Amino acid sequence: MKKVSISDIARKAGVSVSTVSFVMNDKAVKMRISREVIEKVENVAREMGYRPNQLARGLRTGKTKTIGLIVENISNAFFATLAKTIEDEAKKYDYKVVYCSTDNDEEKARELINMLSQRQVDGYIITPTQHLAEDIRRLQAESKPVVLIDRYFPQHEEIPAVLVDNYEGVAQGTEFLLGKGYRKIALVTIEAEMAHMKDRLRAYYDVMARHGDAVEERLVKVVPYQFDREMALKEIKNLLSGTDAPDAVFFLTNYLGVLGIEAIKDLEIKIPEQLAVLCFDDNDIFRLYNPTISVIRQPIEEIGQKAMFALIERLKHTGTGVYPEDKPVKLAAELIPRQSI
Amino acid sequence: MKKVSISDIARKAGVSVSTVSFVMNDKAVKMRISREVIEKVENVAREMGYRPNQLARGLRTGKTKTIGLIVENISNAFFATLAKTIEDEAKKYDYKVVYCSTDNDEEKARELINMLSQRQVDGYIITPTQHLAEDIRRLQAESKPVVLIDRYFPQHEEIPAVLVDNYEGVAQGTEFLLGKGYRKIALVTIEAEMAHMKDRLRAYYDVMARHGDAVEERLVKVVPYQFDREMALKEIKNLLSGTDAPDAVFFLTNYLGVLGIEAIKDLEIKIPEQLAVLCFDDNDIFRLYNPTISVIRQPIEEIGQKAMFALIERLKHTGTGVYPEDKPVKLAAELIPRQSI
DNA sequence: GTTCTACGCTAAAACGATTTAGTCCTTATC
DNA sequence: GATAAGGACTAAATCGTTTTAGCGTAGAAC
Repeated sequence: MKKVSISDIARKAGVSVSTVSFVMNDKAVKMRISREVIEKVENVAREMGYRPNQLARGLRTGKTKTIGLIVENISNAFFATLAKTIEDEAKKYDYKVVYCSTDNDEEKARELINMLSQRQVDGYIITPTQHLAEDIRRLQAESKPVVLIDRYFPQHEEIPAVLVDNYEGVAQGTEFLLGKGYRKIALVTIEAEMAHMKDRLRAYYDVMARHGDAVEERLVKVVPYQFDREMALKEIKNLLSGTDAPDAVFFLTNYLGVLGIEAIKDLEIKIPEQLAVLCFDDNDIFRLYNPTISVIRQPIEEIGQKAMFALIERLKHTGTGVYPEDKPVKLAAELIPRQSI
Repeated sequence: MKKVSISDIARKAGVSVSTVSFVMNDKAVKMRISREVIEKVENVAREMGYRPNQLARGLRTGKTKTIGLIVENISNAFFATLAKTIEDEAKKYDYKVVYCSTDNDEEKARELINMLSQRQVDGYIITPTQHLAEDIRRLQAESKPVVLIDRYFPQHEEIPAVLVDNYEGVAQGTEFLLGKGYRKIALVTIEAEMAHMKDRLRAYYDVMARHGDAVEERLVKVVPYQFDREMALKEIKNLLSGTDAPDAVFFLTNYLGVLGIEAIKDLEIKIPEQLAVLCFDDNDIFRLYNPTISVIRQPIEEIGQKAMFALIERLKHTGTGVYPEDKPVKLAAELIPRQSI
């Protein structure tokens, strides 16, 4: 049993394909198709279970009503929530989203852009990796709208982006720890190749300096980009134990925090008596852990909504020459104090 | 700047589109295109950055090299891992996967099938909801291969499925608890509308009966299908507290377990001294929680691989009339004892 | 009686690929 | 010297839609 096409409907209803097309696209009235014919066609289409072929439609119209979403890793809670929000938001505007993960691999990101481009998505929401600016400019040159999320290229103001204010978030967290009287504040971060991570790191240094506490470099642990789980665990344990151990630790990402919890658990360090813990970006585990872990919460839903809105605006305006303002948008983070401080 | 099409390449290279097509599809030799022309075309294509339009290609060939993956909820750890495995596996066979979540909603599932069907995916891997068998039969009638995962329709042996042996898994877990001397074993499950959950529940009853322990119905908590978080939390707390509280609890799903942990934490019940805890299906939280929580682990990777393999087999054989055997496949679960018992 | 307009619909081109059936040269065969 | 047999390509149909231009008829206008 083959799929039914528009011409099957036309044949069975005794009309032309054009007529069927008009009826199916609610253009029947505009094209002054008669009541009877409209009903006839609708009935036949329903009976035969007609579903228009989106490939053909997309080929003809140049629009697929699909947007491509590229995130770092869809199984990470942060990106999963973001993806969900974006999908829900897209649905409101009658767009479908197809998502994929880069695993933070530059080459893979490029491949994904290519794949989505070949599949003719109408627009892109991308969590970029390093060195992706050129590829994104190329999409823009093909007049495909792109909005970045979570990360941005400071030197490319013409690429719109929606992200949390990383600098403010970490500054706020560091101030909070200092305010609570902690002095030896350790920091665990990932190799900062992109601006958003550099902003986070810079905030820590700035705040510490502002309080007259020069940062002790031994307290800053930079985990390499593509890290080995066991290796990283060992390094964090190293940082947190020993004679002159820190009295607080600030993890700059979600998964580093989870790793940190594991390290602290293995070392049997008491939170918060021996060590205060703060993490950038929330996670189910932090809410449930015993004790609960304080976090800097990113406004995930807001990021998703704003990004989608920005994209839709651009989608509406493609070809009109009228463009919404670009420039990255930074949203406020929120400190959520829990038992770990 | 518009996208370059095959005819742009043809024009620039001074050959016909057919020739370009042959070269791009490695059929040049078979079509005895000369060395020089091949190189010429390849160079022009590279220079102009030609990427074939997959819509056009799919329309013409009837194959999109895409498979549709429908899961319950992509932000759930179990499905996220499954999706990742399936995606990796698909890549080996040169297929792309587009995934979407039903949120366990029958209507949404149907819509998703429709959407994927309109987009002409070549095959489906589906975590079905109730009453979806007919819709799936319809796909099969259109000779689109389908493989179910995680769930199945016992009354439809002609729909292939790959899942864990739910009955064996829960039986093993219950035996284990009994073997450790626990007698008042509570059970928390979700309203069992589909076979896989019925199997789990039945295993518990069977094993209890086999040991001569008739199940006390007050120890079995069935959380309604679309549950309210706070409500469910309260009910679980009810079950676990009071004068004649259970000495062990078995959560039949991942997210019920997480909810349970939260309840137990709120009640300040000591694990495992006051209450032993076991959960069907693993989760990061269980590995990290203090104490660590014992689980029945599903062989997620194996499910993904076997499902993908089964689908590929069917994809290869579509139209040949030769079909691989159907019938659901059940894989062994593994008990992972941790501190909670 | 011819020309207009409106009505209700259809023909055909177009989107960008793939693929079948040629076409037009050479060169080989008898 | 006519025919056959490659060799190296190309023309055109096709996939399933959308959309523009147009066609035939009927009644209105002059």
